[in-house]
Amino acid sequence: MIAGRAVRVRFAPSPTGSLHIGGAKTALFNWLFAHGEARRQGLTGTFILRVEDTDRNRLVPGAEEGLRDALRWLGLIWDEGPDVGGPAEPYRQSERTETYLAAAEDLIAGGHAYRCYCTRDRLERVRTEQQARGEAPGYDRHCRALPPEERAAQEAAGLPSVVRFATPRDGETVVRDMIRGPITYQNVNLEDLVLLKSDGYPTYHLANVVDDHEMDISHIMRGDEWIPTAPVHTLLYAALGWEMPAIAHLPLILAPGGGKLSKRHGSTAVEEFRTQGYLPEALLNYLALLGWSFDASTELFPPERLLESFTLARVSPSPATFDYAKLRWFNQQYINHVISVDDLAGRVLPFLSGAGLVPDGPADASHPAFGQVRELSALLKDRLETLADAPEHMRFFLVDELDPYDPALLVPKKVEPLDALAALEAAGTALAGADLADEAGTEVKMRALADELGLKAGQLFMAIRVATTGRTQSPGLFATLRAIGPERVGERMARAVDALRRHGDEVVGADD
RNA sequence: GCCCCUAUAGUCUAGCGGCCCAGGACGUCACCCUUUCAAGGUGAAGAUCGCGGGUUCGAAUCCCGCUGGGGGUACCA
Repeated sequence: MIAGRAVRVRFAPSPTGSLHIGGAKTALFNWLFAHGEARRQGLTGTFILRVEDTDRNRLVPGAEEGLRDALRWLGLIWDEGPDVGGPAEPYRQSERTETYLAAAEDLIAGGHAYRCYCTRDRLERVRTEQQARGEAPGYDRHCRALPPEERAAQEAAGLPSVVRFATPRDGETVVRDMIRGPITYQNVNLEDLVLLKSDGYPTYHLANVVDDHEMDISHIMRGDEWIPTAPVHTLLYAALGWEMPAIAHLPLILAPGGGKLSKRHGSTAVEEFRTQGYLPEALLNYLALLGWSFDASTELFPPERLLESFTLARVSPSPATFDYAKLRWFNQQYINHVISVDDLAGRVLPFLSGAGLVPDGPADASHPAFGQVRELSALLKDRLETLADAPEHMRFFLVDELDPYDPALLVPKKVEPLDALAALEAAGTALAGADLADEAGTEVKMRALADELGLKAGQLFMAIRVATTGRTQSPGLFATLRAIGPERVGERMARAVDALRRHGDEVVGADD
């Protein structure tokens, strides 16, 4: 499948913002190809991070750092890159400008490129005229055939210029995409793309070709949106006399309503998913299955399993719609069934401290509240879809005093407020004398009490649940009571009795 | 407009000529379990395999056209 040589792939984002979920997917597939598929075949598989910062206008300070943080959080660790270095340094394009310049000069010398002195105004004018005439917009190659003396005059005038690729005017170019097979282009339809901008920085077209060659990239795996420029890149390799890496265009992620995924639909940045309590494993798993499948039924692929299973051959060519609901399901699967309770507790801690429910501290077993949070994690893991759900679910265990009760909730359906009051008083007394650590024993006692009071067990349990948690939903009542602890259970039962005594009359007739 | 990619249920997908009047998953609905909420279990609804032509004894699977969706058309990547 893979040619028998070292596999070197790269993820090449530009530092113009945070890591987009689509970029994360591209990075993931590159990483899986190098660290998974290639290495499984006994080849060296190298995953390279290259920063494409050639657009000086769109540069965002700190973006590169953010990109790296996001990749690291996902566990997509690169072997070579701007921070770790490597045999092909530097890995930041802004630090490689001489290389591009040299390549551009080579191309000009070989007749494959030319300097273009057209102003933006002229380009603009040409475009509008073309459109008015119903022609395809594009550069009219005005400077391609400039007479030598005119060219010399432009040079002498010291006007700013760009370098354009002299695209062959006839013939056809075939791009052999590993996922979709050959794609044939008529060269007439191809443009004389700008290679070097007037500020001296290269465009993507030049930089990516030069760098992929210099960095000995074996396989280009990039987003689908690059397909239209692939023939020009192919021609560039030929003009430079270089062998082109194998190439694959990965399917794009679409928004639920169609089109590009944007803020309007929900989160799009990896960082947002992180703060919303998604696990990197779940995000990776979901992303992997957006365009790749292993067989007809396997869904759960933790990172190690992805590395064992991924093959480029099973990547689909068609774009896929992002489904937030399914991502949530994956996240829940990991929280509920995949990661350990200790692991979960560690991951939940930052969210709890963020909500002020536990002190700040290390997100591991050395945190002073770890023991308690671990216990709560075991109790609640089946109920968490995201880590960010934890504060809400764990709040009543961690806080000293509950918010004021809604007295109506303390009165079970079809029970008179006065009877409910009596029941709560009796339950409070019984619980005070019970060993809450003995969940089964407590349950036996409470069931007996319900009988005595002429209530269904569920009715009594709900009243106690509301009294001790302030909510109508909780884990199993007796595990909950145990986790709350005898002291707080006692206080809360007393407060509930008090609340019902003071407001009970307001509840009369309100429950049916 | 032009160039290109793509097309199985609302969504992600399996399928690479007969095993498919199409399998799995999310979502939806019902039931079971049950002290609530979850989790779990069982089941149901949901696809004339976008449409129309071919090829073939036989097509979701191969070919052509159309249509829908998407991308590109910058001195942005």
